Amino acid sequence: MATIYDVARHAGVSAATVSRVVNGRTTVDAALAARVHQAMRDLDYRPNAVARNLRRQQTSIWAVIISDIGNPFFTSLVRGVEDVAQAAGYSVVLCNSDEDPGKEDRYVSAALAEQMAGVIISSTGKLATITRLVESGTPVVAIDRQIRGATVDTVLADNEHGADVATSHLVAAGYQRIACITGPRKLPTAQQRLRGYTNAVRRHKRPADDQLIRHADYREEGGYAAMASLLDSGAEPDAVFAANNLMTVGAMECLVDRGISVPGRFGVVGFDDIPWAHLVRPSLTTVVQPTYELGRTAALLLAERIAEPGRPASTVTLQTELKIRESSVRPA
Amino acid sequence: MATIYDVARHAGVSAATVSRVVNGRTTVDAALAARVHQAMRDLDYRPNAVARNLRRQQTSIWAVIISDIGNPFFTSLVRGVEDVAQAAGYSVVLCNSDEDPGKEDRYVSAALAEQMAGVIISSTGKLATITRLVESGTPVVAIDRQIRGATVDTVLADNEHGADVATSHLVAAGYQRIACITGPRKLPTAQQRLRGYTNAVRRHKRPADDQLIRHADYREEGGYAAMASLLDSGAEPDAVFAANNLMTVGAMECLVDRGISVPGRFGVVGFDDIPWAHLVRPSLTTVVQPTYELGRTAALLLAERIAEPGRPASTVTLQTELKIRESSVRPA
DNA sequence: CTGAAAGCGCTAACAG
DNA sequence: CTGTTAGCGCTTTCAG
Repeated sequence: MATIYDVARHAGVSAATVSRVVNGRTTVDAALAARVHQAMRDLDYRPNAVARNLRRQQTSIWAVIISDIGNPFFTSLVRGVEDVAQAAGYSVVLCNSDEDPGKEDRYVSAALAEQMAGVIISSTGKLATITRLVESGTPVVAIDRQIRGATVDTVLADNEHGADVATSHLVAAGYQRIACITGPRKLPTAQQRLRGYTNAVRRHKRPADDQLIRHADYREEGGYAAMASLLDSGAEPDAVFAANNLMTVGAMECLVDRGISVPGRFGVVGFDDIPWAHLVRPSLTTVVQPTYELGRTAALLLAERIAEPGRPASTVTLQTELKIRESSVRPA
Repeated sequence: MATIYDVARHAGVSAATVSRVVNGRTTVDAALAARVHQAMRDLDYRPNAVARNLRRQQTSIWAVIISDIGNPFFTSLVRGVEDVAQAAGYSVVLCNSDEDPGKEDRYVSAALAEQMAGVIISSTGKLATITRLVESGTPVVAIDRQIRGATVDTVLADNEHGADVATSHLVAAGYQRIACITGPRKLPTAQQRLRGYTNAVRRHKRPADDQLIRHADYREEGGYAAMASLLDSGAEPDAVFAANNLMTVGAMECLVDRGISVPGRFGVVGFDDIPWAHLVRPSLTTVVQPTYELGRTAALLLAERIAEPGRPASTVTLQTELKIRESSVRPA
């Protein structure tokens, strides 16, 4: 690989001049610049980003650390991030923490060690990890999940309200004993969606019974197991609000396996959409999150923070929307 | 951030000794090592990976460049790659080329500029991009799609055979005029799956008519449009083999929209599974690829190539398996 | 406007 | 076994 000195020699200028041309810095004499460009072409010169990073003390890469690459919600965010990043001249790399605080911590270490220009993260909740990031001065944006105890820019969906709307919809549809399968106790989204459910159930004077609530792992298997446990518990639910997309699928599977007709005998509403929800029978009523916008907004915040590190942290909350399909509408 | 010199001073040794301790290189006197460890803890020392990379001329990060982050096939591969990478001491970052040769090229440039330790790529087919990577000496493994004109380690599924089996299954199920929706003309997987289809159709003396073949974009919309075009063409197909998962979904949607009963009036088999295929009605018969193993194998090959750069390139082909569900089984 | 020179933080010869 | 020294390739003052 040709270095900047090779180019300099070839063009008969100094390395500093080549550097200026490469970075479009101060005005360089047109004739010199032309010679440099020619030399770069002749030698197929590619700047060594590692050397540049070392010198500049930062890269032009953003790390997006998501907690489950198998969940379309997270991959869908990435699209929004990417579009903004590209436009702003950054590359995006994705890291999958798989809800594992250890893996998350390792990726944060890597982002730090590699001096990434910024990090967008849906945190598993381990504060120490985030603190390390923030204290190092790395621009950070939390996405989907706020981070208690850390002051960082944050982009969220309106979890509590969305869950409330979903639950109220089940009430309006005539279901009586509405259960809730929410996520892991420590995840803010799980808490907020549970709160929305609880609020709605209370307001509408439906049974607000701990027997009707389950915490699962935001995965398909967890949703399946939680549904099974609800059905076996004697709490006799006739509907369920599942707090994420994968668990909704799991719950549906359980219902299918047990031969329980949806929406006839049992109503189902999920949080966050799934791809080809329309091919599933019955098609699933879900609280749709603006995934692309969530990603876009996070990226915009990150870009702003990089430009202006001192600005106060802000939290943006985006609206969800209930998409009514078949699984929650009782036939007359 | 503390540097290696801060640690050295604090421990009363030279930077070289600290470096040795950090990297577990040559044996360092136990007492010194202990002092160094203490100093590192005291100062919360974190090695600067960028500086190390510059010096060593390489990182401990692998880039996985996939062509569609919205396709569960690709995200599923990543799991297999990650598990092997972690075990071998590498971090994995994901780059989404979105089937765009320009984006792919930019990510390859980034991988090169950042001196990534290796690259696993499902190429859009632009040879120049790969050549650049190979010529730079970066270890590369092609996954899912071989790269014509480049000699690199490659991991593939048995596309032709899988497609043949899928098509033969439709024949055995009693369908007569079997159509094929394959992928973009230039993608090897699309060509191979088309060939498998053609072979099967010929062998079983079913109409082998260009009218029954469509090339689409491996996306849902493409599958929908291709299906619509087949239905409107006058070729009168009564079954379709769709060459990837997303297009199968699209084709199904089209069939649903037209009120064509599957599998009664029309048989459907797809290539590559989709999540919650069992919830879709009718459930989809698909050629299942060993996605996790594909990723694992690619990672293993990459690790071997890094360890032994001179070894001849090898191609590993993994078997697919036809998973028969409802969409291809005519009721008696 | 251009070049010389210093140095980002780390590793790897090479002496001792 | 340990320290000294010389860069990795680039950017950026600082002179000229």
